Amino acid sequence: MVTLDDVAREAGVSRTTASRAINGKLTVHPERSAAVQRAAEKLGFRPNPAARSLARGRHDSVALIVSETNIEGMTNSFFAMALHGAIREIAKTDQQLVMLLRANDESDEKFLRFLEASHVDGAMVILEAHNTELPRLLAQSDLPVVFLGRPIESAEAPLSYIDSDNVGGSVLAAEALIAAGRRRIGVITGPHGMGVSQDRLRGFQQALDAHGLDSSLVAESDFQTAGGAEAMGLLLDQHPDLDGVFVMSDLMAAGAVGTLKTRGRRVPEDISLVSFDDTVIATTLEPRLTTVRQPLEELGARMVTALAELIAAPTAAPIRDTLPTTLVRRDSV
Amino acid sequence: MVTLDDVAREAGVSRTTASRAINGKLTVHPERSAAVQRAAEKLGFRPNPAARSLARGRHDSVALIVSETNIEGMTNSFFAMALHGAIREIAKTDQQLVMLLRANDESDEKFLRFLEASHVDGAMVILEAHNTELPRLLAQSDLPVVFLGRPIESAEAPLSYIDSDNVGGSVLAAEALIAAGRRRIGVITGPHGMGVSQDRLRGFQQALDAHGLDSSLVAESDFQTAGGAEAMGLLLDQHPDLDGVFVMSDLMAAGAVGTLKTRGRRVPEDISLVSFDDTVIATTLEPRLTTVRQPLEELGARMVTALAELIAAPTAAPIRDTLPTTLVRRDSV
DNA sequence: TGTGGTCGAGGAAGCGCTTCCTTGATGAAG
DNA sequence: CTTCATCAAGGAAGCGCTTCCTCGACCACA
Repeated sequence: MVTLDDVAREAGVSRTTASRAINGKLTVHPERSAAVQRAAEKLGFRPNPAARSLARGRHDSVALIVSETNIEGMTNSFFAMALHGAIREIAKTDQQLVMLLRANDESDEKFLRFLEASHVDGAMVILEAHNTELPRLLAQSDLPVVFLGRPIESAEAPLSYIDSDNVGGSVLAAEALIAAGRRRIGVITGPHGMGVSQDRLRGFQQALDAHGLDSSLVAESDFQTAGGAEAMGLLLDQHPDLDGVFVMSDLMAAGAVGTLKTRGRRVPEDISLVSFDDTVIATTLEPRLTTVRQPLEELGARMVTALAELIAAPTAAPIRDTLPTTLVRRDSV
Repeated sequence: MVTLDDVAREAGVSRTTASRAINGKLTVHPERSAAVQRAAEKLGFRPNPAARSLARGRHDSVALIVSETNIEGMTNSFFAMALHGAIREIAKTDQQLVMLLRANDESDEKFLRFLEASHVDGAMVILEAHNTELPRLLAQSDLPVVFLGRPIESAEAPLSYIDSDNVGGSVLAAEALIAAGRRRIGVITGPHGMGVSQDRLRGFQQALDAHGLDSSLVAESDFQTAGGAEAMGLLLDQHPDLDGVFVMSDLMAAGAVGTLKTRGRRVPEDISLVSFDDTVIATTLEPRLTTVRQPLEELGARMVTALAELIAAPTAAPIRDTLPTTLVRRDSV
């Protein structure tokens, strides 16, 4: 850990002056100020917020108070449910949960610095797309980190993650379709760059291959509604004889069902559909969706405990848990 | 602020011993330990986490990293969207966002102590139901607090809040119904104890009264889907001639539409419906809902800036902002 | 040339807590 | 009756930073 004293020494000034320079006080000579900035940059100085808060009597942090009901009500998105589980679990400990937002246009390096500056003991990462350098960077820093969902880089780096059984869940989905007598089964995936997409595709193709069916009817999408609608159209264009489809998220399924309706295909009479997630959408849509449920709250909670373990024993082997998925049968198969 | 030294003095021991007692170390005599506990309780001692973190070299806080996309994706719940706005705004400052969960079964006093122990500079409160003592308690403490939505107690206490124009939005809703030629218009409200319910009911009745229509067809519910379905049933039983309904949330509207369908009433042919929120549900439902949109992200962002103002000038008058709502016309009227 | 004012910089105290190290008291062992 | 552990408690240092206060250097003015 590099402290203000280190910076002061490097810059050849007193700690007082260094502090002033860092905080942009005007009573410091421009030249020296610049020297301090340079030293700080070179050394990678991050003011310790605890020390700062102690000295200033301020904390620079505001609380966001949410009720449990609130979080419970967020049963509609992947992220929200994992958040719910994590927050509940955190509340049992005496830890604070600090939320960091990674802006879409922020570079990985910048964000990493930001994270390190926030002086937390560890981090849980819930990122929609893991196709950034972030996992690799985080693996290099020695901050304990747990990912929700297997990062692509996990094979090369000692990363810890908690994931649901995407492969197994997709096998369930495919088999439900097959059991319903479907033989021309397509799949709408998430981005190929994401671990979940890869895992789910693997399970799906594995099941189809085992039954000697064509597993090459795949359309890549983005997990969103509009993307699902579009991908469904593509799939239909290329394979008019389609009689079943596995869609990797409820959100995309909502779009896909819309496309099917406008194309005059009835679900499930003409085409059976199985999706993934089991969010509220699955029950408000017509027909109600048969979908693979992930234990999202449990995943969130497990992230917290795993992170605690990692913080307690930083040198231990990475933690990699896979929690079981289940098929929820409704009306779309 | 009461410090460890105060506690030690009160208990008649050294600061060292007090620290040990507080932290449950075993090298302290049970009797003295009890004395310290008593003193701490009496004085309302809360260890300063910054000092603790500085001394221990730990922070007892873990980060939850979420991507902007993540938060953006949570467009489906009231809470989530406000959260999105708040987080984005916070990210612009150098403040940290600490999330505190208020468990459903936790007493207000206990939570207040918890909040004070977390040593934040201020708090934003997003609570579904304000029918607790919490607002009043928070008003007594001198922590700057901003509520999302007008708390009931706001008339008696100098509370700050950011709210959307519930009255105005409800007037819009009622007038849309009236303009569609509806004359027997009911309303499904949230809990009467909540400020939003009261405001929306007021706007609704105001509009109906202005047109000389009966504004007494009201059913109280809970903002949830199941509750909405049930309330719709009640309303239909009591007023079979109903030809329009204002439902105070999309979630309840989903339930209400279900009930209408099973009772053989077509929307909007037989009954027109306007709801409130404009979440994804409004577009995935059949028919797509005409609904009142609140500027939720803006509300969340405004909470942050308002809180900052409050922290800067704690003695200033409470901040009470009302942001405009708009009617989004779709297919249910 | 002397006086006063301004500016930049540093010394040192202190924020509230933990913990190492030391000390005094007590009991067990020789 | 010593000598040694053992235990409980306190003194004091120190975590990393901010900031009050002091001080020297420099310039302008009379």
